This record gives sequence, structure tokens and C-alpha cells, in this order.
Amino acid sequence: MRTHTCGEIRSSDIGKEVILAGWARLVRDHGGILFIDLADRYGTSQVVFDPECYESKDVQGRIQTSIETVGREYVLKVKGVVRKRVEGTEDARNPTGEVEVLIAEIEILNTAEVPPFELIDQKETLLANEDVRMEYRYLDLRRSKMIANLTIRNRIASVVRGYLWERDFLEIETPILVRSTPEGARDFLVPSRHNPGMFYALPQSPQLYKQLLMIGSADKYFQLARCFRDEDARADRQPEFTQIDLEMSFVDEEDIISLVEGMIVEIWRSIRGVEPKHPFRRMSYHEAMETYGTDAPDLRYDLPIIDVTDICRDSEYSIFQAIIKSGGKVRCINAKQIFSTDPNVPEDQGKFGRNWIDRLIDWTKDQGAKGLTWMKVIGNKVESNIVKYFGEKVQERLVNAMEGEQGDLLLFVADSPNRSSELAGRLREKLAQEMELIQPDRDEFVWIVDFPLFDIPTPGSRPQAMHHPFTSPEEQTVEYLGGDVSKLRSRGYDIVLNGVELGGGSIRIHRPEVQRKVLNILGVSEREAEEKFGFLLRALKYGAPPHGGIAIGFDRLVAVLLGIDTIKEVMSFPKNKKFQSLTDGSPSYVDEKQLKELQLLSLASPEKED
RNA sequence: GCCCCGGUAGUGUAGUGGCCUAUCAUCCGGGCCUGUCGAGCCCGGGACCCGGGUUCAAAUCCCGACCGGGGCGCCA
Repeated sequence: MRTHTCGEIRSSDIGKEVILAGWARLVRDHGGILFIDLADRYGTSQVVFDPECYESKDVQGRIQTSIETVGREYVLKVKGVVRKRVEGTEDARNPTGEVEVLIAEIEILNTAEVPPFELIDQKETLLANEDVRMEYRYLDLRRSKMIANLTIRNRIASVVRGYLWERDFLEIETPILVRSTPEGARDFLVPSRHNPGMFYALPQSPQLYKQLLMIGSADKYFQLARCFRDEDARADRQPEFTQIDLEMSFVDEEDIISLVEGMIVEIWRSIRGVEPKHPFRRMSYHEAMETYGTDAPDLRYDLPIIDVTDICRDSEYSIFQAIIKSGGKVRCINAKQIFSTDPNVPEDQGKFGRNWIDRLIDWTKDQGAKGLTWMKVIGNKVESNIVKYFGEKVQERLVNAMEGEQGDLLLFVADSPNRSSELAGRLREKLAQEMELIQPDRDEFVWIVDFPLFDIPTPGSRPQAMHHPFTSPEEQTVEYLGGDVSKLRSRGYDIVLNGVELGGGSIRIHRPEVQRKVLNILGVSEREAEEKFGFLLRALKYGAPPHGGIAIGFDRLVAVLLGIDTIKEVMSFPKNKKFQSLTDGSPSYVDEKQLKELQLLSLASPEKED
């Protein structure tokens, strides 16, 4: 039907007769001469109706008549000769901008209703809100940015596949209708018609299947796997999403880490054209939590969190005293050079004056902090409303510990050890935004390692798997399986980029007796273990090889690579906050007949009950 | 479950009690215009989410639905 796409024609095509097809994106009618930007996925070409260039009035009239009916987003087929644009009217921003096609024949392949919002890139300031865009997602996708996002997503997928295939990985599909297991997120359930009252779950990840594949000698498996989790959405969380899921046999942590690092470097090289610095940094979970207050630290800026509990113990500040006595910690961040050191500038002036501090205190309380204490550094002393409770020595020690200089602002959060760390971490992130410390063109990768095997929220409470129940404990700590389980460390690893957890994995348990013990510690009874995980425990008995792997959030990877903070922009048909698709109106009520077949009739839609 | 923000022409917005018969842009319709490319110019068209309340008076204040977004919890 066409000889070229709309993004293809160049100066080298001048003189050729071409046929283009696409959407009429922008019509510019000058009364005589008339231009149409014809657009498709590949680009935009200018086609021109130039009344002086036709042999007969007949031909000219015929073309003019059809062109006059063309509206926005009409689907056109245009035949004509490529010609050089008039000197000085080239469009350098467009790869096709040196040439245009003189319309010799035009056919309207389809008309179009006026679109409900603007599709032209330059009009993005009037871009419709997300709900309108989702209702007409097919139109939204026509915007060059959106189709470009999906194109890059495809290229990344292609790099991933190429990289892994080159290394002997097998892409293997695992079932979508799977067994519901009690761990982890809430499952989406699918009723079974043949087995009334029974349900499948949609997989939260192919975890157990890829382990079975290792036992089945697959050796190197991967899949761009669709995963489903029925937990509340966020900007970077959707009910269904895609993971680069992979698993290898006869490997240790270093094998997986170097494989994934190589893959990421190759993705960056082929999409961005630059290699990130590697090998990536490594950081223990402990250091991440202590210094950055999160297991996914953003290392594009510094702002370390420092534990000043011991110094504050010697103050008379009763708020700190009470928290320290009950086992809590005081953590401090130094906002470097935040206020003016000029004594002539009043303290309520400038962006970071008292008003700003007050708003920051409010924000911290909104985050669940009991409060926020601040001190300005003046010389080797500090200044604020509460310094009177801090003796001169204590002040000096604080300034030293925080490397305080004139113009610095010290911010203190006091709470339980975990809570104070988490709050300080959020404060650190907030400060970086407010102080504009984040360099957007920087990428800071880091592997977080040395996780505890279990999360024990408060001493004595039931341990929970930090990663998942199939993560192997570190050999040196295995002895604690029967004792102090808080001392167990895991063979897990997370890959973090700019404060975003891209993925995580581990070396798995391949010995059935270790798996049983871990399930036992998690409070899964022998009977329950047999019932829910029996198939895995049995499989482990039949010569399971040592194995491990990782899952990387594909949507997040694509988004972060494009510098976008919501994964909806890199998915074709995402769902909204309530998990509805405004595109197709799902979920929906279904016919009584369907419910009857599934023996779910009591759940019939309210509308149909009357 | 909870918190925050928002809902004004098709779209994006302005509008903190009377000056609103509601701003601007885009859009749509009509006209002019022979080198534009977010074309330009002129004329015209089109809206206060719903239900209560306060008030002499509500787009504006209050309460409650409903809808959308962000976050907390949750997400092994």
C-alpha cells in the first residue's frame, strides 16, 4: 500500500515517486498552498498541495476538493514526488525536514472524529489528565512520545533476550494459572469450572516454577514474565507488571551479580550510548539502613545520616532523654550550607528561613515523626530554640561529629532504632529535593548485600522472610537455624539505581531439610508445609542442584532509563489506582450464566439482584 | 483502612462571598491569507461534578457522595 513510512524520506529520495500513508496530524492552509503533516509511528512527513504545480485545473480541483474535507487524524494515503523544500524553509528539527511530497493523488482511507485532546508534541502543556488519556489510550499512544516509550521498551527487551540467548539461556514460559501459596502479596484468584469451589491464583512471580526448572536441568532459564499482585498501586506499582526473571544452576552470588551487571551495562550502552561505571558499588543492608535510612539508597547525593545517640545522652533535652532511655536513637543529618552566613541577612529571609524549617517540621510529622529538632551551626557552637539544654561540650561534640561549619543546619530525628532510621531516610530524600542536590544525568548503581535472613520487627515477634522463604542462609550462619535466628544472614542481593529498587534475588535453598527448617521458623507447620509447598519439598529431594537467580522489574527499568517516574508511561494499557482499566472498563460484572457455571452465583452483581 | 491534593467549555487553566451575563489558550464553526511547520489574522461557539447546608447573595464557605492523582499502611 505504501512505499515508505512517514519517518523515512530524505534528500536522497528527491525525484522519487512515493506513496505514504498515515494520520493528518496538522493541516496548515495558507489559502493557496496547503501543508499537511502526515504522521505514523516512524515520524512525520510534510505533504504539500501547491496549486501552481498541477498540469491541469482538473487535477488541481479534484485534489483540492478532497483535501478541503480532511480533518485532524484523518487517515490518508498520498502519492507524489519527493522534492526539496524551498530554500530557507527546511525544518532542522525533523529528520524528514529537508524534503516534502507534492501531492499527486490523495485518498482518504478513513475519516476521524475530532480527538478529545491534543496529540501534537509541542502542545504538551495542554495534555489531558491521565483519566482522559486512558479512556482514549489508543489516541494517547499515537503521541510520538508514547509510541517512542513502547519502542524503547521493545529495544530493551531485545537487548535482554540477545544478551541471555548468547549465554545459553532458555526462554521458558511458566503457567499463568498457578497454585495459591500463603506467602507474600495477596493473590488474584481464578475460579475453576471443573473443580467447583477451587481456585487458581495468578502468579506473583514464577519463583517456584523456575526452581523446578533448575531441578529439571534447564540450567539457565529466563523469561519476561508477567506477574500479578493484588496490593495497592503506586506510581511505580501496578497490579500486573513484567519482570526479567532468570535463574541459573551451579552458581554463587558472584555469578548472578556479574551476569546482571553485564546485562545492565549492555542495556545502557545500546540505549543511552554510554556505559555506567562498573563494577557497581556494593553496600551491606546494615550500612544502607544506618547511613541512608533505606534499603534502596539514592547515592546521587551525599547527606549521610549519623547516629548521635551517645552525644545526645549527655544533653538535658528531655525529649531525647526519654527516647534514648526507652532504647531509641537520635539520628542527625547535616544540611550543608543551607542558610546565609551573612550576619546582615535576617534569619527569616531566603528560601531556607524559619518558615521553611516550620514547614519541614510539619512535613516530618506528617510522615509519622514525633517531631524534628534543628540547630544552626555558628562557629563551633549551635543555635536554636533548644540549645540551652545542650552544654557547651555537647554542642562542640555534635558539631565535630557532624562536621558542622558556619551555614550548616543540623536536623535531628529521634525515635525507635528502626523508626528513626526510616524517618531520617525520608528526611534525607526530602532535603535532597528541596536543596536540589540531585543531578538528573547521574546514574548510581549499588548492590545491597548481607541481608538478614529474617525480619524480626520487634524482639520476640514471629520472624518473616526478608526476601522470600526460599532464600538460602549464608553457610557460616547456618548453625543458627536451630538457635538465634536473628543472626542468620541471607544469600540475597538487591540491585538499586538512584533510590529505585530495580530487582532482587538470591541463591536458593536446594536442600529439603534446610527448606523445612526455614518454613518451620516462619511458623508454617509440617502439615501446612506439606500441603502448600509439598511439591517443592519433594522436588528438592530428587537431586536439586545448587541454584539462584534474580528478578528485575522490567517496567521500572524502562521508566528509570527514560527518566520517567511513573511506570504507566511505559506500559500499553495500565490500570488506575482502583485497578480499573479506563480503556476497556474492566473489571466488570458478568452474566449470571457465567457465575452459575463457576458456582459463584451468590456473588451476582447488585444490579441483577432486583 | 488512613492522609494529602484536585474536579470550571472537547482539552489545559484563571477565578478565596457581590465587580462572573466566568479569564486565557487550545479546540470547534465561518471568513481572509501562496512557504508554513504549536502557521498567522478576523468573527463566532462552547463550562462552574452531584446532593444538602450557611448567607440578602455561593464557582468561591461548610458537610456528604462520586470521580481522578500522589502518599502511608500493604507490596515474601
